Amino acid sequence: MIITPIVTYFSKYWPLDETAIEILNSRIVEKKLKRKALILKEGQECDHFTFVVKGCLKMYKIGKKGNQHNLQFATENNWIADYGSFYNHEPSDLYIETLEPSHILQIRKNDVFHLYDNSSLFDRNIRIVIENTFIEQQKRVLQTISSTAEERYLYFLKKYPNLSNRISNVQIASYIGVTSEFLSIIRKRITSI
Amino acid sequence: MIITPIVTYFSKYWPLDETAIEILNSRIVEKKLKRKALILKEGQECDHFTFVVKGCLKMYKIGKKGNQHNLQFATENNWIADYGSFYNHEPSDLYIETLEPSHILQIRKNDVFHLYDNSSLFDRNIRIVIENTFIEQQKRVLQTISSTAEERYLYFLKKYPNLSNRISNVQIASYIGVTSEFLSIIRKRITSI
DNA sequence: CGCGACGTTGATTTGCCTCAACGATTGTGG
DNA sequence: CCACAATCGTTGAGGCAAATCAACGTCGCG
Repeated sequence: MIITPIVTYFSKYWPLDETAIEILNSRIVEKKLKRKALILKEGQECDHFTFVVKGCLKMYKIGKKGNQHNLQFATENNWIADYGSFYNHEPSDLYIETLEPSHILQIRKNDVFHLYDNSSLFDRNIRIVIENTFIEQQKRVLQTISSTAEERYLYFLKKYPNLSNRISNVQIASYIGVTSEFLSIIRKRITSI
Repeated sequence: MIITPIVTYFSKYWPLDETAIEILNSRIVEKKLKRKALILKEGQECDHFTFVVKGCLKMYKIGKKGNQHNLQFATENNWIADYGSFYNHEPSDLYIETLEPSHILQIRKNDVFHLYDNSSLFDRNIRIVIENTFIEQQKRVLQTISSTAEERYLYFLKKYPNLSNRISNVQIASYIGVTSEFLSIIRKRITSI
């Protein structure tokens, strides 16, 4: 029995039993990707869950004027997917792309449903993953509608201190919802205090 | 066996069996509320799921300057709750309040968990409710970060045509994230074309 | 080594907010 | 059921946060 990082991850919530682990392992697809690799494109259906073992990915939308809007980052031990496209079997509006050379594990859509049917433990764990993502996103919505750009930046630094050292300010700006020029002004304002 | 509106609602997804219906019915709390009734306040833990039979509710946050930011509306056959507060057992940042005299059904937190444990059908249905709410919210985030106020307003009208006749423009403005004065300008701009 | 991404600065513009005021509607308490 | 109060929708003047466009030195990667 091989203990993959996903098994370890789930053991925090509802540890899988041996049968579930066997089924899971037989369905995992492992990938090593270089920088700037796309694993989801606008127009494609998101047909897999992705778990990050090592590296960093971003999920973003491209607006009308061609500008990128980052929705989510995923580093070690994070899940990333467009759940809307996944569950509704619709083409996605989003892109998922590596920001660093990355090592990922994927479970394809058919296999996810197969696992749901064959292991209620798996079912519960995935539900928790989605619930947590949802709760994170709700916090983000609340913050976006009730804070200034500067507050959002400071919150980002506090919440993801390790991330802010790894990714460029361009990526951070795109996540907190300002241009990189304006983030530069914010940063100056902060350090000059 | 009493067929409550919730049972009918679930029958769209994974119809409950008789046992599940009995358990569910025994745990439902029915309430009739007048206008402006609060069912959740900031600082309280959200300890129930609420299903709207008749009427209209809003969930909102109050910002630093005292202004309301609407996060979600719920009308007939919609669910509303602060899932973050509910699952993490944390005090909520949010308020839930009726916009009209309303008829609601509630399931208290302990009973939700009891139902999870006693009926996998219930478990699956609630998971779908949360997934759908999540997917809606993701669309909202995407739209907020990549559209102008006018586009957001037009999208709101298209998506919730019946709602926009029922609630005031003040509430709509608060939902799409502008002041009611500015919404007024947007509306003028649109009709003058 | 060279080229493209990065971070920064400045000038200008714009989308949206703030505050103030007004009549029209709606809701409610007596 | 009516009268008063509150909320609503709108308009205008003025202000600010953030975008846009342009330019430039620096750095890391291929």
